[in-house]
Amino acid sequence: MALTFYNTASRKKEPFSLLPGNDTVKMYCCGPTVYHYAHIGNLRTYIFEDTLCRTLEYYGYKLNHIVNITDVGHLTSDGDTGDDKMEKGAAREGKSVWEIAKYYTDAFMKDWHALNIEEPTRWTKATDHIQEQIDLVKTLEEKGYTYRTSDGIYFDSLKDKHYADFARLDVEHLQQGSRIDMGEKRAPTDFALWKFSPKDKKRLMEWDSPWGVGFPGWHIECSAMAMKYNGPTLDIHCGGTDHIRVHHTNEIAQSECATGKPFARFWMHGEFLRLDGNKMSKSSGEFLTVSVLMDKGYNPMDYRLFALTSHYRNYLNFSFESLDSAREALKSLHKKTDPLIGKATAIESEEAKKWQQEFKDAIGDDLNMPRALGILNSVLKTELSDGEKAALVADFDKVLGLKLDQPREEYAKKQDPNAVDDTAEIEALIAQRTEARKSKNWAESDRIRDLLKEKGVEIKDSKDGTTWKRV
RNA sequence: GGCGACGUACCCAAGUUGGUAAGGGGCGAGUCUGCAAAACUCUUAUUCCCCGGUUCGAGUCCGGGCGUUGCCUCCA
Repeated sequence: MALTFYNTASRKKEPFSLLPGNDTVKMYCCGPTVYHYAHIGNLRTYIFEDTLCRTLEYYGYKLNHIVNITDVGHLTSDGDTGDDKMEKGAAREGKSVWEIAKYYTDAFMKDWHALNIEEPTRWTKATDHIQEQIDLVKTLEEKGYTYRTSDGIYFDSLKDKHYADFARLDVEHLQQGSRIDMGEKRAPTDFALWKFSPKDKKRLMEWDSPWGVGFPGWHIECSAMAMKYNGPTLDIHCGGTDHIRVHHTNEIAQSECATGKPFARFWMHGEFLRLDGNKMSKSSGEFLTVSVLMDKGYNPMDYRLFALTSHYRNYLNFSFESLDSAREALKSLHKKTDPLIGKATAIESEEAKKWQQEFKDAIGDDLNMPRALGILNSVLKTELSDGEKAALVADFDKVLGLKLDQPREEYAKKQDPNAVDDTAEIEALIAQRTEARKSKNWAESDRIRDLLKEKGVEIKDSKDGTTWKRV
């Protein structure tokens, strides 16, 4: 079966292939604005993009995968009003915007790696590409797609005949919308390309430009960076579903008007994670982060598996009950895969090849990870040799990224620097209990077992004696 | 007001061009055990929100309801 992706542009699944003469998939994924921690909903989208990258690699493609870091302040609302998110973050924490950007970028990278998301080919920071953004605005200005107001340079969306196509906007009805602050804009769909710094105060982040001191509009960075590293036409552009309406529509408009070429062939969008049936959002205050989950005793791979249990285009409701379910599932997966580590042989039998093909079909069918997980479970139940099973697990995990190549204990160990080594004490207690059991003193035996349980030690009696582990 | 998504067992969730309901968790049962725990085995939807229609046949297609929810403001 051919590799197939759902393309937001056509609203259909389409077979994926590269344009003739190309050997690398040109990808761009919208990254975070580093003014706060990323929550697990944000991370769900990056896990989706990671499965996309891994699937493309599984199918033999090379990638030029760009992820941006938005470290320049965007306004909290369109038009003249609203605060700058970066400056707001800085004020909140009494730091400079640059410190804020650095701090939250580091935090983001930490989560990214904890979730075993593959490193992109290149991270690009918006503030490292101010000139490219200015150049792009200049091109648009030369081609007559811009106009000036008292607070900035705007894109004239009515000049772009195709503006409404991508998101299938009904521009006339859009104008009835109540939440649009027009300011001096000519049309509700117009957007800022360059904003001027306020005359009465100095911004922490501002740059010189042909139009005056200011800062770039909030869509231009993606177009500028995507095209700098991938050329005018991308193969795949991704992001969260919320970007379809405004951000990606505007990216397409400014990019295509500047180059006259299609901006991206495939557009893929991840659906939101919900919390109690509602959107998880930074602005509403409370939100869950990877560190919060880890503090509660979960492993990042528990969350990754949880994210993989549903399709990226469906919303997924987060609950601790579901996360527990994923944690249990991962545990029992490891029970089966840990003994297979290091035993991989070649995949030779017809049956093993058939399973491998089924897996490939599942991930190639618009990244159907739930189905792929089902196939992994089925393989582990088959009568295949350990060697072939081990090979298939390793092969599948290249895409699933669940670290099935490492035994669970190895990464599940709690890193507690204050932990006291009480192994000797525990073993002494177990020896006592063994004596009690020999003399059939069950009351004493059970008492010691309860005592150990309080210490977080679980014991297991078998024919060959008693074994224990920390839980 | 405009444009969308979703509704499958106790929970999560897949279901390819319509052909007779994957998988995971949980529950329950059994084996084992002094009892536990762990492990292993088995079990868990005559049915897919409701009502019509097309069809030999529909969770899958069409029409109409109901419910939940997202975007249209920075947002993954």
